Amino acid sequence: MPKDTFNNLPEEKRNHILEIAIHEFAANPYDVASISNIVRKAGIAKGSFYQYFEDKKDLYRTLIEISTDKKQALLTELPSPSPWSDLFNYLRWQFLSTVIFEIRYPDLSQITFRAFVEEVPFPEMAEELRRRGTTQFFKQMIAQGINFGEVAVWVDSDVAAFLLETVFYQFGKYFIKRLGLSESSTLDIKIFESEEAQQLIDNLMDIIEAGMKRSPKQREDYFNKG
Amino acid sequence: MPKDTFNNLPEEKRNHILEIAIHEFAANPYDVASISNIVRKAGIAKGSFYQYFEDKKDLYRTLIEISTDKKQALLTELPSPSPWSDLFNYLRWQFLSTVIFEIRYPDLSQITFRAFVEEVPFPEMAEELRRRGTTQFFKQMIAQGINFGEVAVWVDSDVAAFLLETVFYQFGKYFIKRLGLSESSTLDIKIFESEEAQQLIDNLMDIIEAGMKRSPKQREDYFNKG
Amino acid sequence: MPKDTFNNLPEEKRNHILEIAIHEFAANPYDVASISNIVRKAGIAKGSFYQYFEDKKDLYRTLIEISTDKKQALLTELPSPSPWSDLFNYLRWQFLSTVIFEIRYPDLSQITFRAFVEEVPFPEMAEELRRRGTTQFFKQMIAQGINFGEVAVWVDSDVAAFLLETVFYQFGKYFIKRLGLSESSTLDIKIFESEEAQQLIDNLMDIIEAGMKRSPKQREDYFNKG
Amino acid sequence: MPKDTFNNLPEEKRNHILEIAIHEFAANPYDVASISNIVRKAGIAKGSFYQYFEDKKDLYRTLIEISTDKKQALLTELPSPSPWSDLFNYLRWQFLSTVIFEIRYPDLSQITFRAFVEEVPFPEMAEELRRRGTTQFFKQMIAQGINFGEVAVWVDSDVAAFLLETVFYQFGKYFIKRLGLSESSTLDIKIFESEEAQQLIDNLMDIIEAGMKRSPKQREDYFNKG
DNA sequence: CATGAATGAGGGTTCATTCAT
DNA sequence: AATGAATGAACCCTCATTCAT
Repeated sequence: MPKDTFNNLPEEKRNHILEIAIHEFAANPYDVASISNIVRKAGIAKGSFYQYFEDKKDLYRTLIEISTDKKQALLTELPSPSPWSDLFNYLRWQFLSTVIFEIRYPDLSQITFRAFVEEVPFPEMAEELRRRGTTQFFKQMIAQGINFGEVAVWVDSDVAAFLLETVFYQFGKYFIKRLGLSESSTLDIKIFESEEAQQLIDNLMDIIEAGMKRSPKQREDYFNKG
Repeated sequence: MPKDTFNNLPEEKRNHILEIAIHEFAANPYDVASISNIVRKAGIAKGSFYQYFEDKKDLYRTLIEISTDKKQALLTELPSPSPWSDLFNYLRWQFLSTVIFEIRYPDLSQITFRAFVEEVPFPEMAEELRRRGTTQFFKQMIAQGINFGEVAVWVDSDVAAFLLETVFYQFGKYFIKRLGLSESSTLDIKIFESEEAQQLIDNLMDIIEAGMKRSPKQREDYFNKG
Repeated sequence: MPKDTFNNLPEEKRNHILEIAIHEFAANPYDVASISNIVRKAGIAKGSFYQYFEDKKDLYRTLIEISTDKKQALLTELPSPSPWSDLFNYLRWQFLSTVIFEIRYPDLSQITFRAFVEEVPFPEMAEELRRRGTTQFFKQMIAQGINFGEVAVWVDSDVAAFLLETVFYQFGKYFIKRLGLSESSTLDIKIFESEEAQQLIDNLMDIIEAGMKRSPKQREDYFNKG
Repeated sequence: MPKDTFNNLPEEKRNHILEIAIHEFAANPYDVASISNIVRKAGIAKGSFYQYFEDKKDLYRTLIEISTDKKQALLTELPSPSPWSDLFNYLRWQFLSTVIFEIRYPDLSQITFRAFVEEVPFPEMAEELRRRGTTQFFKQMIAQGINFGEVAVWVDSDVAAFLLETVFYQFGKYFIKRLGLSESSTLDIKIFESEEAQQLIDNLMDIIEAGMKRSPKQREDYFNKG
């Protein structure tokens, strides 16, 4: 919730400030990210900053929101399969968009990642993040997948959601490192046309799918294990 | 490599200082962790700290080493299945020990986790960590599993290792939260006698095993997918 | 190159801070001069200092520049004989101005002196000082003096320049002590109206002049020495 | 005045400590020279140091004394012309020994130099140094030289002594730099056999001699100047 | 609405010195 | 006589935030 002063700014200036702030908070943990750095690089007065934002925390909250919004926008932009028709297809799609998000907005992605793994110094925000985050959504999908017979009945939906979320948050960075992409890569989505990229994503998704899918063999294994 | 001064300290005092330091570095990223805080809580003079350690980095290195050592000690303490006889059994055991480590030493676990996901300000140490870390080990095991027919041939060993490592590092925290264990839990290993705990671990491992295991059905799926 | 913040300060405050800083750096070698002392005496916050200057080195550089500038201003203020008409007259004048500088700005003089004899912790600045310093200038003048027949041909211009510079840098302090002048002497240039002061300067300059001047006797001595 | 404890030390150990201390105080101004450094390099306990010396000041005083003593020893070691037979010959000799001292004991020389130009934080010691130093001695010699007709009558003996002392203290460093000698030069006195070295010293001394010597020409100049 | 000077607490680190062993 | 742990003040520097203009 930046102040009105900030929202009334010319869009260009507003974005300039935000970009620099995003870069700073991506590069450093919350406490280390420096307002002084941001205003210096943005070329605005220290005092101005505090007329735009309540305080450091306010800025941070704004960045998290931006990240969430951009992610949402990306999701609606990409052609989406119905989550209800084919669960694993849908997960594959979710997965793909996470990677695209990472490539398109590496800094925002990093900020969200930090919020996920570090304890941001505001417990209430971490909680909020998790609520609005993917965890609950994943859990519901898995649960429904079980009901619809797509997912093996023995799968604990909470455990599966944890696994999905955890891997999702880290895969972007792994993907980039594995493919040797520079961070400032402007190839964007074209990357996914390469065979190697496709195989990478498919491979991970295949493992996950095989791990959860309901199949006679798995059912048999499960009930015989004892 | 703390100075001799530190090693010559009475064990009680040494441990007292280390515990407080461990807690500080578990609670904060490296740059935020405060030597001033540590000496204040430990009740020692600022100057004394620098008789014990070269500098902040030296202390940090020491904590990482302690963590590595304790983890190693735990591994040798637990009855270990051969990694070569049954891969998934072995992974299950590795997994279990990670969780036990998390419960027994939550702060050390958190420090290692930070070293894994945050950019530690010392590239050379991150490298060392990764070398001594589990990534390479996992990859080799998966590769061998493929050769021995335990793991599906289509699995990319690097992707699988990424998945394993990522989940391993996060599962401890999830486990504790899921079971509602306070951090200072002294129950220790007895926790695992509870049915709920066992099911939690088994469930995750079952997913992973099902996801990678070689099976006629999976092979068929794979080659038909195209 | 202090920051704008400093240059925008009211002149009085700016000068107040500079005076205190000058006194501190005159009284102590660079490493011993204390920013904490300066801000305490100047009555400003520690943080304010770093709004004015980049760091300790920046302040020091500023002081050196002030000294150079004031020296230059003094030189242009005093009626100057041509260096090319009568070398020794010119040296006498240079000499006189050094002493006046020492009396008018004893602290600045001391700072320059320190930069000259102590190892300033910044090699690049020492180099710069020496380039802009008097050494090269003296050497050239002596060399020309030899060509023009004013200076004895056997004089090594480098040695002579060394002698001149060395004595120049130290004479101010000697002068003050010899005449028993308090440092805060406000008499300024009137001092030089006293017979004693005049004689002091003349005496030293006479020795130097006699030592270097070309004369039949000296030439004879020189060539007979063998 | 080190404590007895120090004097009872095996000579080798004593010298080892002193050498390291001398190096430290040569490399740094008094306040910057670090006891911690010294004991670390000397391999002795911090506490031991304070059983050898009263405090930092005590050590420093000792070093100054050592320097004075070594200088004295060198003077008696070198074949000395009588100061009373030929003043300028004698000065030349004094001068030569200063340079030799600088080359043989560059660190001690540097310490004395620091005591001479920096304000050592103990005014009483600086005073003592000056009393035991060469100033008074030079002045007396010049005065006698005037009486004996060697030195021009118009020369102010105090001014001349100042000039001599100032140049003496700085010439060593200039000499070394001019001849491009490394500081660790082991050539020692052989250096002076080189023509260049001889010429350097002679040139400076010739200037000084010509500047002060009584001669008909100079007298004439002097009395005609008015 | 923008500015940027002012603040003081806190950061990591080094120091000379003391004192119990 | 030797040791080396303990001390706390001091060092330079950065920080988020306030407020008068």
